[in-house]
This record gives sequence, C-alpha cells and structure tokens, in this order.
Amino acid sequence: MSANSRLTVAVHILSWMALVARKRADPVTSERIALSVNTNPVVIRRTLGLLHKAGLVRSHRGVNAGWTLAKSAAAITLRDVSAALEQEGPFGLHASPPNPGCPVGRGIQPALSRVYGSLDHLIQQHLARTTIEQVLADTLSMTPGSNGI
Amino acid sequence: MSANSRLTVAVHILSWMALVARKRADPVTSERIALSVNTNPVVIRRTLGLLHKAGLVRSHRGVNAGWTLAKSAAAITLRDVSAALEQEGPFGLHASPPNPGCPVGRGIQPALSRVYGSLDHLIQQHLARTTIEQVLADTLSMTPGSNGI
DNA sequence: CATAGATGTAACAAAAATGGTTACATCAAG
DNA sequence: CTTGATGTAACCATTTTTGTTACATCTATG
Repeated sequence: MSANSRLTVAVHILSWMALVARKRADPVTSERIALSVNTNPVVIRRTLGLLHKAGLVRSHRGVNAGWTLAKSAAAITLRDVSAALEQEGPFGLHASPPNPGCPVGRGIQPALSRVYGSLDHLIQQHLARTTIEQVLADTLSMTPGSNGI
Repeated sequence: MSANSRLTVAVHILSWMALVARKRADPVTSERIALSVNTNPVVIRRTLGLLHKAGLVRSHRGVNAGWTLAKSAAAITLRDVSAALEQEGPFGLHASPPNPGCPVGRGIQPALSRVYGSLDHLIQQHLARTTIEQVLADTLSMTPGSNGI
C-alpha cells in the first residue's frame, strides 16, 4: 500500500458509472462497481456517500436500487471529485508545534502555510482541467474493442 | 497528527541552519536543531541524513561535530528539499489492482498515472520557485526584533 | 401488505505509515 | 585516549487507511 487511493477509487467509480450509463439509465449497485474496482462494496458505498453529499451522484433505494450520475461525465471535473472527498493537502505542518521561543519556530508555520496554500490552489486548478469524460476516453483508448464489464 | 510533516521539518531545519550561519560558520548539532523543531534529535538526524545524501548539507564528526549547509540558503529551493526526501506524490493508485477483465479496470491506471504525473511536475515547478532564503525571510518578518534562538 | 434487494452506517479488524525513543558502534579533534 | 557528536538499527505508540461483518432502513413490485 502506498499513499491514499481515494481519489483514484472515486474517479474509477464515476468513470465506470459513466461507461455503463452510455447503454442503460438504470441505477448500478455498489456490488457491481466493487467488481470493477476490486474491493469491498462497503468501501464503494462509503465513497459514493461523499460523492452524494457533494451532489455528484444520486442514490436510489427499495427495489431496483443503486446509484446514478447526477451530472454528465463531461460536467464533473477531478476538482469536484477531490473536493467531495474532503481530503487534506499533501503537506502538513509540524506534528507537535515548534518552539515558540525561537524566531524560526515562531514564524515558520505561517510562512509554510502560505507556500502550501498556493500549492493547493495550483493543484485544484489543475484538477479542474480534467473531466471524468476525459479520463474515461483516455482509459478506453487502451482497449479499442471489447467492453466485457 | 495530520498528514506527513517531513517537508516542513526539513525546511525548518535548513532555515534554522541558515539563520545561525549568518553569525557563525561552526557546525550545529542535531540536538540544538531539535530544540527549535521541538522533537527528538534522532528525527532530525534522520532527515539530515537524506539532505546529506542529496548534497544539501555536510556532516562533521569527532570533536566539534555537527552539520553545516553545503550551499547558500539562496541556492536551495523547496524542490531540492522535496526531492531529497524521496517522497511519493499526493495521490496513489489502487491499493489492490483493479479488475483486468473490465475495460475501466484495465485502462484507468495508465490514464490516472498521466494525470498524477503532470500534477507532480506542476508541484515540482512551483516548489522550485521558493528558496530557503525566502522562507527564512518570510519567517523572520513575523518577529522583527529578537533572535533568542 | 409482505417481500426482496439494495442503501446507509456503525463497529471492528488488519495493515501500513508516521513520529518518537533507546541504544550503541563509529569517528576525529584535542 | 578521551570526549562529544554522528549514523543507524531496532523498537514502540499512535494514527491513518483499507477491508469486513452486521444490521436497520427504505421502496418498487408481486
């Protein structure tokens, strides 16, 4: 296991849903999605819950329940997905606060916060330039034919 | 504890060394640095070891041992520091590989690798624009007077 | 109206990463 | 040869991440 794979899993979920939606408008189940992602359905539902809270997907209950996209794949950017996951930025400050009796210990957190803040902004901007539709197109370009979901 | 604080600690170390180096060229010990960062000296030495391997600091042994900067603070960028730490990017791929029998499972890793790769490149570029000297200046701008290290 | 099949969520377990700590061999100036 | 620090291994505690079991809840449909 490396870093956190949440954005990857979320994008995978949405891309798969977008592919399926090309043929059927029916809701898809977390179990079916889990087969493609290769993990437990609850893991999928947890992520779908966050995407739901962010308004990217709709959930349907009762008989014929499951999930559908709330927007077209072209209208969902990776920034939307990343924001839905409520993750922290890549760099954190000190685990325990530095020595306030030292000028460096006193001033470095605000200084680094500015650096990390603009970095976050940059990352968001970049993620906003890619949509689920683009990821799906790029993904499918590997295997021209077949679509044995 | 939040995300990983390694870049923060490394930048703190180098900034503190740069501040001290303005007055004395003598090596500083990991114990003294640890007082400013507020952690264990071994944690500092671990990070200094990586910075040493990257050629950013020099280590001195025997009597009057310690560490000195190998370059001026203006010649060390946050990209240099980040690279020295050999960390992974912010986003990882799947924890366990996705279903290769599904077109999405098959193609999404290369697709996302491209996205993450260009994102990494962007982050590196941005980090390269800030030097330790700039961070130190920004850090000290908080407390104009005093320098009770 | 009962049922089937799914969501939604809590609770727990396993594994990995992170930060901290102790211990100690090694080195070189004095 | 002594001293004080590096360099590194080994270990522990805490947190994070992922996976799993269990179960209450909901609703189209027979």
